[in-house]
Amino acid sequence: MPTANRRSRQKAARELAEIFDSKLFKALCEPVRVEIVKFLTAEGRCDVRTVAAHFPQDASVVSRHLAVLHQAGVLRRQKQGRHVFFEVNGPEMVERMEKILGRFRNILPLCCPRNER
Amino acid sequence: MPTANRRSRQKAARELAEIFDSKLFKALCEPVRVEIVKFLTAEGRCDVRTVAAHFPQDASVVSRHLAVLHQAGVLRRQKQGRHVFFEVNGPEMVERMEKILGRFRNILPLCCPRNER
DNA sequence: CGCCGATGTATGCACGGATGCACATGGAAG
DNA sequence: CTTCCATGTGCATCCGTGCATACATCGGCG
Repeated sequence: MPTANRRSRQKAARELAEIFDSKLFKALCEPVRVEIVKFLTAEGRCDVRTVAAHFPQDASVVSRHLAVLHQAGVLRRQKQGRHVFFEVNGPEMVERMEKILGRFRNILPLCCPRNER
Repeated sequence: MPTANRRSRQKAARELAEIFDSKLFKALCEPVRVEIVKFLTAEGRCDVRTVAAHFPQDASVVSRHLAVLHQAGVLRRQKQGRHVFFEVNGPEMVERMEKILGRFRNILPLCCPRNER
């Protein structure tokens, strides 16, 4: 019984390892970047300059943050002429969150079956 | 129609703001900490020394990482005598992920309704 | 066609914060 | 009291942010 439990747990750990990309969390660990995501959620597709206008940081700094968020798959990037538009990559985020959530649901009965809350 | 869209978007953004705690991501943005979570997932409840034995870092460093993860709600902490045990806080993680995922599901049709994937 | 202004990004630099190490401290068991 | 476990502390180091500036690219206009 405990060996079976251990087996399942290690399986869950392997599955978790595939998903637990620290790049996503690295992108979202900076408060400014989280604020940018919130802003893009509220305003929709936005120009870089439009985003930068709502933050105290320099435009170059905002551009770097947007690039980080894009590389992490949080944002989508579209170039139109000399303007670059960003928007929240909803489907990508939902898909990844669903995967992570599924893994945690698997380890839920293993790590603390007697949990109170 | 676009105003209604905008209204819903801003509502989603407000709801997202309640959940998008950067403290959680700050805890998970460090690769070492992610590895610790994976290890605890695979091994289950563990002593601090047991965890530290599987990582090149000093025990004091691992202890600090465990404390950060605990303060972020990722781990549960139990003191037994002179030993301190940690385990993954599955229910808490599932609950928070579900909330975040729900928010992103709400903004999904708003940010990119014409999305391909 | 060619210059100019605007937009976005790259680069050099300084500062702050976090990590990692070594050692010291606190506490509990024997 | 001694031993072992966990954590606190001081220090060196590294990474990332933010600022300022320079560069690249695209549009517009004479």
